[in-house]
Amino acid sequence: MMPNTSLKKALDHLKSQGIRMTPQRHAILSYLCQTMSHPTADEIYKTLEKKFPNMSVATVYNNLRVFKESGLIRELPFGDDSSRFEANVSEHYHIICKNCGHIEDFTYPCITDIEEIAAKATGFKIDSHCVELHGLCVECQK
Amino acid sequence: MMPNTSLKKALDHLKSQGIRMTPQRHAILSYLCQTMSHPTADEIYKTLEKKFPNMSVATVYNNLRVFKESGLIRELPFGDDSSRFEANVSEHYHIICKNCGHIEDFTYPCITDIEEIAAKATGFKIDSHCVELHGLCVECQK
DNA sequence: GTGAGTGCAAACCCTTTGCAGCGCC
DNA sequence: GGCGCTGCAAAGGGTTTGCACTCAC
Repeated sequence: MMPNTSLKKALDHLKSQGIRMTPQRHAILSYLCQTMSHPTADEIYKTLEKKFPNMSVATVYNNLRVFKESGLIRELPFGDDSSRFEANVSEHYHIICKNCGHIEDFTYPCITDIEEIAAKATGFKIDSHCVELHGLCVECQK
Repeated sequence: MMPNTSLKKALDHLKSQGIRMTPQRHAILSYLCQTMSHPTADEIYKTLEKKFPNMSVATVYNNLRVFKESGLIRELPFGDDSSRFEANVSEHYHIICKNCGHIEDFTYPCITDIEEIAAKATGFKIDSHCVELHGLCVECQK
């Protein structure tokens, strides 16, 4: 979830990069900024279809790529069948329910030291890391 | 990479579960146990095609699923186009080169406390976690 | 002998691409 | 008005499935 100011910031960011604003683009970005979930491209498409009956999936995919390349959104690297996206690009981790697929954000004191240690051990030049936790969500434990 | 004893152990494990051993199955498992890489299903298929000219990709996929359900191998959850597999099921993390895709294993003092903290924060019942580091491998830094 | 495993091909799903027409700047 | 974006449909790549035949037990 992001405050509404984030949408404005995102719009300005795109404008400054010379990327045109279209109704579809605005809708996708707006949806991503206000949702707490981590939708797939298809979920975004199905949600916005009501407002834009003629919108195509290709448009959703194209714009998700544009936003990702602009650094406005992040593609989640889970081994799911389809990719998921989120507008929250701040440092945080994810917990995934292995039963229902529900994903929650989770902040944790950043373990940046793992990057340094890994860099020394392997010679890699590391620029990011991510942590994924798997288990059962509250609902699915019942 | 796993010692050859692991292959024997894996074979015994399958036998004890009543899973039949076939030449194809043996080849796939053997290949996964001795390789240090993290091959995709297609890479396994292409490698074994020489020995089994009639083998089908479906057989590779079917058996990877069988092995995975038996807990003998692990499917890597990277956001790649295609899944990768490894026979090393012991606790370890992965470093991925964002340029060439090269993957290396990396052991780190287990951060199990993250599981406890996350469990408390979210109510999830957590049973595993994984860490992924992204950067440039030694070769690609040149 | 029997049922699990194989091979083949078709089907499926997700994602990308080519292209003509539309519309944002 | 120009060029970037859209929508449509077709293509592409990875993975799964249905089915008849084979072979491990």
